[in-house]
Amino acid sequence: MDRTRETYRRLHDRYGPQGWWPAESPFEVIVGALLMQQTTWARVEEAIRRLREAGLLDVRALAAAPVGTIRSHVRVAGLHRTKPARLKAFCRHLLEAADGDLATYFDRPTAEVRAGLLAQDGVGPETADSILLYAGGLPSFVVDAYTVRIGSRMGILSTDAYEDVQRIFETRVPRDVGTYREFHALLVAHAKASCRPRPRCDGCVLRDLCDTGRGRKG
DNA sequence: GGCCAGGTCAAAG
DNA sequence: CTTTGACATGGC
Repeated sequence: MDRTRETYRRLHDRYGPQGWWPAESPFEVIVGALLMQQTTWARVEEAIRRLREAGLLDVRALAAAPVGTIRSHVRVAGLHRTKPARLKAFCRHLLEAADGDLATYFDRPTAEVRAGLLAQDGVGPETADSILLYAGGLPSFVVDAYTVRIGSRMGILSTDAYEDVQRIFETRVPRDVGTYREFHALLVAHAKASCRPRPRCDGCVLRDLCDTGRGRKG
């Protein structure tokens, strides 16, 4: 049995299609990804709603807006000393790199786009991959704290290094954008539903796959 | 009141 | 190269 595929199958059976990323446009995915650090989706949603009301949910508008103005709208998402400036700087990057056209921006080899993303302030590997996968439609598996936690608990990871974990999942999951998108979303859904920091696997659909599920060696 | 959230970065060992 | 702390808001 392939543990990774079996995991995907069970999560999908249990939680159903997640339909990530919840956004109305690729640009909105990017804004959300940049704001979605150390906060909750509800706050990101609120911040995006405020930006939209202010007419700032647009690459040129954000690139031109004063950081203080952006800050007043996204404050609810936390880390307001860094996020607003990074958001603005990223929009300027999009204008500079592709005249603000996302189809053009993503129309290069994935590795090349990824390198460009990582060069931006506030864009680490997870944010870069989220943008590649959910905004660009490019196959780059997203690794987050939940991915590492669940993977470790299941004993399929021997490391927690980002690129290593990513490679492990990418070599076990079909290289398909739809599958990558669903898998990541399902891992988040599962973490929130029943895979807490403190191992408590009651009712967990992966229970028998987890080292903590039945004290199978551990 | 303390802990935490779909991270990232700079500083230090 | 690995570890640690700061960052900020708001809900439980």
